[in-house]
Amino acid sequence: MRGYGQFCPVAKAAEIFAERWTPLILRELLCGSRYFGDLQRGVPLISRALLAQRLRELETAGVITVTPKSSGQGHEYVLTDAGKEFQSIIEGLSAWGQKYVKRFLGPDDLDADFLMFSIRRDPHLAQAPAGRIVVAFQFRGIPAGNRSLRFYWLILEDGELDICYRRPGFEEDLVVKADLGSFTRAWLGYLDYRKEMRAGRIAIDGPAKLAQSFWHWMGVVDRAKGVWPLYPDAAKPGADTA
Amino acid sequence: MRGYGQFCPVAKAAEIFAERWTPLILRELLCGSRYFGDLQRGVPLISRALLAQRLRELETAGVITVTPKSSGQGHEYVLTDAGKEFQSIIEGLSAWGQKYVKRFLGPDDLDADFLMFSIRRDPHLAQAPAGRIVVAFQFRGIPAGNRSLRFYWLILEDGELDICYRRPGFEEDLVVKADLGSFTRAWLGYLDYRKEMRAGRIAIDGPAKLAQSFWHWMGVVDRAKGVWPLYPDAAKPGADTA
DNA sequence: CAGTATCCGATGCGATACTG
DNA sequence: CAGTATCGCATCGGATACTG
Repeated sequence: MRGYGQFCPVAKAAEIFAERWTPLILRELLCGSRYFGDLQRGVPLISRALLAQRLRELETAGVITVTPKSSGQGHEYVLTDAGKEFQSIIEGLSAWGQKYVKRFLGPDDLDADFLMFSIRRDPHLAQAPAGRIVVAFQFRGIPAGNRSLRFYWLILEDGELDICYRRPGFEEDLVVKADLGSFTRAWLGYLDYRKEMRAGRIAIDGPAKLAQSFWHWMGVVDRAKGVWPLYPDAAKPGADTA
Repeated sequence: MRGYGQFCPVAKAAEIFAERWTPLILRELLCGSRYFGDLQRGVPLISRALLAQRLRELETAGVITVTPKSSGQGHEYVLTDAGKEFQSIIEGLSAWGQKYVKRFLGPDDLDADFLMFSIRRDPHLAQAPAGRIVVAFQFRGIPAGNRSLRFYWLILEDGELDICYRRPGFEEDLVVKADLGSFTRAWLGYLDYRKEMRAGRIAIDGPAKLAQSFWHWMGVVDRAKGVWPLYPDAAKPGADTA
């Protein structure tokens, strides 16, 4: 039996919303992802086949529209009005999660790639100082890691944003070396970043002033206060990240 | 893999909330159900084993507390503060469903027992005229029905409420004869009850004045306007319905 | 890249029976 | 009544390979 066999609106909405992976797909769409590849980058552990199936189901349910991409092949997946109205529910889940799931964060939930993906689309980054800033990240403590260390470079330049997986041509302004679990939790606002730094689990090298402000334009200070603005629907699609 | 492997609060909350049946169980708990039997009456299609499993999971997740019932065996399942904070999310799903799922209501979603169960706990009934009112319901068009007709008696008496499955001792004040699908949709506010009555799919016998007010204290007039107050947490547990 | 088709293994979950 | 234990199958969903 697929559905719940109840006419109750909660049941009928749950048949659509509470399927496995669907809340995450909706989160991605609400963040502005519109293409298959973007969606999969935001929900990396879903299989392509299942993502395609869920997207079809969401189309059938009237939650998204699917139109062929003008540029060559592929489709564009866009929330309908009905789909957009899931935003408050996703926000509600986010708020609930932020408040109550700290203690359930396990090693399996850590993912350096996804962390950088999340950092990249955090609207707080817009508050970073003007000009070009290059932040190098070096994570250790990768669980089940093929490699024990992970490197990323975050490049901000006047509103432009990029994540690189190898050293870019530019000079590094900040170098963050951290345990992945500590940094993830600190970034989420679950741990006090000052305490983590004192304990040596997070270190930031670079100009003191920039290192200070880092935690602000990373959004950490806000999130630690319980302020989680929902992702703006202004997220740019398809800016390449390689 | 059980979880989603993401630290994102939406993902972690969805791991708890968006499991199969869980939104319905939470709806029941938010409506005031506290005992195993009540929960199963509100979610009739779930198996006992699975209901027990979900309740254990919700306890582990810190959403409910489970305490032995003082009266003999069995437990009492009560929402924690964390659990109560799902209320706005359930309300959100309800609102979304009420707005968008009309067209997805199929024969499998019709259930006369559950309809009467839902009617019984509708807070609107408190607005019924004082004194004793006995409403007989006779449903036809039962899908996949073992019997093609279904009878119920709703007895209101000064705030007391009961559903009976056989003719009570009291005289009937109103007799409702209706197609189950029509009445369900009308009760939900999805169809215009006047139109259904004109078409002969719903008939009400009894004093004109009472028959008129019927649709108001059944909550239909409100729901048709889009007003769906969430169930009060005042629902009385365990009042017998046999 | 953007999917689809096929295979097949894990498990979710319903049915039934059992217990205090 | 309020669950628990066991069984068995359907299907969910991951892996791999294929297509335009």
